[in-house]
Amino acid sequence: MRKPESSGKNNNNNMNNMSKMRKGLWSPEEDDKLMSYMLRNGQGCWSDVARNAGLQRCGKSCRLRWINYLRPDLKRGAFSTQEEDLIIHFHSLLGNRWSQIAARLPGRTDNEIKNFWNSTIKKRLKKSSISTPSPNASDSSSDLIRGLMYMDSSSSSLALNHVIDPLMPVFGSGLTVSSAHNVPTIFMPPIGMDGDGFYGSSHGIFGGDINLGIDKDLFAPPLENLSMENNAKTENLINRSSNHTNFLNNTGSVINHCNNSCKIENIEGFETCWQGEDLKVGEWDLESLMRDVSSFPFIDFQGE
DNA sequence: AAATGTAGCAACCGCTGGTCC
DNA sequence: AGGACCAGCGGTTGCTACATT
Repeated sequence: MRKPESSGKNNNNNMNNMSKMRKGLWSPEEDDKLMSYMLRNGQGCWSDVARNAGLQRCGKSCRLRWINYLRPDLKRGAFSTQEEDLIIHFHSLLGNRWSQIAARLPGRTDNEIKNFWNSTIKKRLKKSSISTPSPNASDSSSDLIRGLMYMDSSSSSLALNHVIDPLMPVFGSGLTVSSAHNVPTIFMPPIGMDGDGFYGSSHGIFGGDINLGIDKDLFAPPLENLSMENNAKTENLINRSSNHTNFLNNTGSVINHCNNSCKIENIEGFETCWQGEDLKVGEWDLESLMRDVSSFPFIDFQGE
């Protein structure tokens, strides 16, 4: 941990103030002050919180401490396997959007998830991708690529490859989210894969020209640039998932559709969406898609 | 027992985007 | 329009604890 002493930058008034700010580990007394202030007054402007609570910390530091450590609704302790599964799943969908992942894991913070990912899951996935050669060359290259894409989604552009099918991993019939403990043999099903293989030329987001050589730059548009060209049409699908029961039913049919032909053209406009050039992920109603994830039947957030 | 390596994690840093004036 | 301020985010750092040699 960082030393509590300040770093002593003081070039101007602001910096003079800054130089008085404590840094490093929080003492129990500081925690008490912040905690009782927050419980008494609630969250306001963080720099006010710092000042009014009598803390020689910057607002930013207070905010971080509160969010990552003091918040009463935080769930402490090790991640359950279900949480691991969820993290892996959501990471495959969202990339390194830790805050969004955290928002879907009650009681967990983005920092916690990020640390967990970087220290544990990433290594595990890396190991698994190395230790599980596939029986034939093409399979192994796909698996390897999948693995690399998976674990390397620290660059969110790669993670994006999974974003192209936000529904599949959890809801797909016969498809399971790989348990972190089973990853050596189970990768997330190749999302967007067609019957013939990896990101088929006809409807994958990669189109027909993707070069799967792993030492080449894999192309994937940045998440922000993904868009739903036919958003309105797609909303038709997504909106039907306004409650998660409907969501499950409807996504189930989507997935079944996918499994049969890996074409989703029956959902009007959907196929176009995969290939749209102007896709903006913000227009994906991921919130709707993931809302109420805590009520997924297989998830026991209390369990540990 | 001491030295060294490594994993886990708290906290900081720098950046971005939103809001207000 | 643009500058100041703030919240929030993701990446990174560096310390502690534990494992290994």
